[in-house]
Amino acid sequence: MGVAIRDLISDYKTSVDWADLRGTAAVDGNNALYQFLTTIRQPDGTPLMDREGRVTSHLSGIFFRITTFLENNIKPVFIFDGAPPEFKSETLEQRRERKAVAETAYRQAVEVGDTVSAFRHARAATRVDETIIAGTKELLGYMGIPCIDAMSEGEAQAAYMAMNGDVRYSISQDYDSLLFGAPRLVRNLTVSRKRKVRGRVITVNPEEILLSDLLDGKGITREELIEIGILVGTDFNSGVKGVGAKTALKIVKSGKFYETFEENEPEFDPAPVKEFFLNPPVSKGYSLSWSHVDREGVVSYLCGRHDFSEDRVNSVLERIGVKSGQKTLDSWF
DNA sequence: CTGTGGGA
DNA sequence: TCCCACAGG
Repeated sequence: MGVAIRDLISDYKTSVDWADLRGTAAVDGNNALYQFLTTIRQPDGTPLMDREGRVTSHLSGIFFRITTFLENNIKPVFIFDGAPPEFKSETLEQRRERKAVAETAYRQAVEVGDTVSAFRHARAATRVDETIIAGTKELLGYMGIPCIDAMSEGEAQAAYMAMNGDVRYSISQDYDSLLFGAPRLVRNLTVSRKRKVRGRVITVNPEEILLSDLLDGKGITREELIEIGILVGTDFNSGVKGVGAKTALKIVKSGKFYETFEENEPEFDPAPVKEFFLNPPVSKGYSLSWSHVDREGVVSYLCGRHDFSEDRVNSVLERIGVKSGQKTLDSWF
C-alpha cells in the first residue's frame, strides 16, 4: 500500500488549519473510498447497508466529508484510478489473494461469533469495486463535485493537475503523490477528534507536506526521491530486502541506485518504474466545473434509494445553506 | 468516519 | 459546556 517513506517525511510534515486549505483540491478518490469502507462499520464488521443489502458506508463518508469541505470553501475534484500499468499486476494479484483469505476468515469469525476478529478480517477484505465507484460518482454529481477518470494512477493525475496549477493541492493518505510530483500533499483532512489507534488515544490533525521542503531538506531531486521509493518498494515493485527509507537515502546519495539492484535483484529492471513515476500517463483534456448542490437529487439518492434518514441529510445540508424545500437552480429554468 | 444525545 | 459512547444504513 503506497510507498514506505514515512521516516524520510516525518520532519517535513506540518499541521495545517482548514482556513489555509480554501480553494481547489484533487482528491485521491480510491484512497478516500478505501478509508471509508474500512472504517465505517459496525463493531462486528458489518458495513452500513440499505434495505436491499447494498453497501452504503462510502456514501455516508463521502456525504459528510464533502459537506465539511464545502463548509470550509474547499472545492474538491475527485480522481479515480484508470488502467494500472503492467508492472502493478503482481501487487494486484497479491492483494486479491489476501482479500480472498480475509473474506474466508471473516465468514468463519462470524460463524463462531468472534466479533473482534470478524471486524479485523472484514476490514482486510475491503475492496473498492465498480459498483462502489459508480455510486460515489452519482452522489458527487448531485453534490456538484467534478470527477475525473485518470488514464492510469489517480495520484499521478492529481499531481499533474496540481503542477499545472489547476488545483492547489492533493489529498491522499499515501506518499506516492510526492513521487509523482505533487507539490503539496495534504493528509488527514478530516474533522479533528480523538481516535483510538492501536489501543492509544491520539488526536489526528490535518497535515501537509511540501515537496520542495522535503527535497531541499534532504538535498535530493525528485528523481532521487523516486529512486528512494523504488528501493524501499512501491505498488509497482517490491524493493530491496532490508532497505528502509534511511538506508535508501544513503544509497541514492552515493549514486548506487542501479548498482544496488544489480547486486540484490538482478532480475528486476527499475528503469521502467522510475520512468513511470517521472512521466506517468495522464489525461490532459479534463475540464473542471463545480456546480450547486442539487438538494432533490441528493435526498432522493441517499434517502429514497439508499435509506438514509431524511432528517439527518437535511440538517447536514442546511449547514452549507441548502435549505429543505429550497428550489435548485435548475428548476428556475 | 462523523453527527448526536445523554451523562458528568 | 464538554466529553464520550454509540448509531448511522
